[in-house]
Amino acid sequence: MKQYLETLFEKTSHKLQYLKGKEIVFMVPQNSEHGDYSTNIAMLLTKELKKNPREIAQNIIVVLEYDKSVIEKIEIAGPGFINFYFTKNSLVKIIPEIINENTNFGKLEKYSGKKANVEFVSANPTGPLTVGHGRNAVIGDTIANMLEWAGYNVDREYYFNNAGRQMRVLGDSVKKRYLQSLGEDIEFPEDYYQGDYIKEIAQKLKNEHGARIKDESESGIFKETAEKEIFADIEKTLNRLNIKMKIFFNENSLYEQGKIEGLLKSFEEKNLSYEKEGAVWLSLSELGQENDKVIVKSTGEPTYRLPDIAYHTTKFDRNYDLIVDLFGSDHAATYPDVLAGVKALGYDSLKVKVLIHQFVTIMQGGEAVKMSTRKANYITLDELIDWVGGDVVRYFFIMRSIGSHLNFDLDIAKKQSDENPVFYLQYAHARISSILKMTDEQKLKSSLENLELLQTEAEQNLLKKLHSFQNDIEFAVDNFEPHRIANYLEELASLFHKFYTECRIIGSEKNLAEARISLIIAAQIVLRNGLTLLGLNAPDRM
RNA sequence: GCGCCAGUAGCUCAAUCGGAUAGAGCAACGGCCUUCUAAGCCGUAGGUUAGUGGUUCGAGUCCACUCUGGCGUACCA
Repeated sequence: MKQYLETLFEKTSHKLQYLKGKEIVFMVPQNSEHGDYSTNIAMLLTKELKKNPREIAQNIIVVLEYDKSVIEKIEIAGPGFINFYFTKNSLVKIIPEIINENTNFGKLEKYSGKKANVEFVSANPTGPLTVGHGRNAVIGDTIANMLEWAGYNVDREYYFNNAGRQMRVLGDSVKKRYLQSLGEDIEFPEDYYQGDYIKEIAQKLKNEHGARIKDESESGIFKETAEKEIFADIEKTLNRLNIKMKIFFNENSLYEQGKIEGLLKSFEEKNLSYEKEGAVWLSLSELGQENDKVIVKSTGEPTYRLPDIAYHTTKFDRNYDLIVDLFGSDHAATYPDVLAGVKALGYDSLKVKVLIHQFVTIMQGGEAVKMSTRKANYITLDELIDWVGGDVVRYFFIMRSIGSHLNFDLDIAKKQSDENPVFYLQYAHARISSILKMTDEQKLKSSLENLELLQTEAEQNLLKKLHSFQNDIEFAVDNFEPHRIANYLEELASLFHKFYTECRIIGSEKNLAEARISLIIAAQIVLRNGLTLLGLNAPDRM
């Protein structure tokens, strides 16, 4: 429908000079009495043309040469909206289109041939993933799905650091637990990793090696084993949510390949760095940032900025057309420095899309649970999946816009998982499967012969929603807003459920019944495609 | 102090880069199952969009200030 309007206006633009090259926005009005689509173009032109908007609207609609079998009527309303009403018979043409394209229906080609990198999760392997990482993981994977849907070839990437102080403490935490398990009476520092998983790793080492390794360095077998075990668990957890990373990028490789030194040299050559008080500073104030920042400490150790910039240069060197970074609001302050850095090196920083999501607050017993990995005071993502299931977890994390704070009430999630909105969507899908099974037993088939019989309001509303699938997805993709797909699916499911209560299939006249079967097949395809995009199952029975 | 993000119904949140009468779910109340899944449908009630000004045909949306909350503001990541 929208496409029809766009080409209609394009064909008309030569008649009205002022329409040339204008981007005309068509939207679905909130109130259905205002038509199926509406545009505000006349009001936007008032300044340029110095005429009143209703007059401009009138001038536009008289030159539109539209097909009367497609558009029922065009009206001017309110301050100057142009409202379009489609004929009932034109709406049904979406059904054969959906059935033909099936799992490809709604896909976009606008980015085909392009490569994208989506970096997400990127938690260092110091402990199990928490619910906070869960939101990042689910949003990142869903955005990757959406980009693929729009034509991109997407690499999912996980960046981590296994050097650093954090990891030394991790290794030493394991070693101390190991020594304790051998019966040694040693103190376990308060600021060490307190979680039980540390004890488990220590126990495993004891079972394999007995007391043989008690003189090994904490950064040797202890750290290595911990990293390996923890990473295996992280991958397992992600797999439970259907998330599979393509690339695990180790920060250490940047040192090994000389990228860090090379970068330091580049900054020096470009006169963008200088030494002061024994440290190396990056002249960010000359790059549009507020203050210069240290990139190499006086101890000789780089700060995170340097490897972060080096890391991003590798993304550019790997020729991605789009680079997506996703992290929580606690990291929001770091990316402007990184972007300024890569820009100064001559890279096109506009290719980088930084997405910041707000935190998850876990509510339990009416109180926010404070979480800290080190203190082992947290709820793991695995526990959450155990309690409510992977689909609910995924849906919960994408149903809200990423900019809003997410309150996850554990008591409700556990107790009322039946009432979670994700079941509402899946139920609609399962219901259709069930109907199709019944109609099959009744020897009723789907038919495209008499689609014009689909005239009731419930049927027409469902058809209109099916029409807007592709546009809504495109909007969600271009704005990196996964929650819009969830909203769309809730509305689609609602319209289907309404159709279900008002329109019978079995028992209706044969031609009508068979047209309705085509309609619900189309609705099911769209539901399934949307659920797939969100990484959710589309069950045939519940 | 400064910066970023937010503040919408009792609760959790939507609202198509400024559009027409601000919408859902949960919770509350009242209806609908001898016919395709009641994990559903229909109805009632619930709002000065934190506040005050401003910009214009038109503001929840943009600007300024105030209040409240989250996150930052390191030679931690």
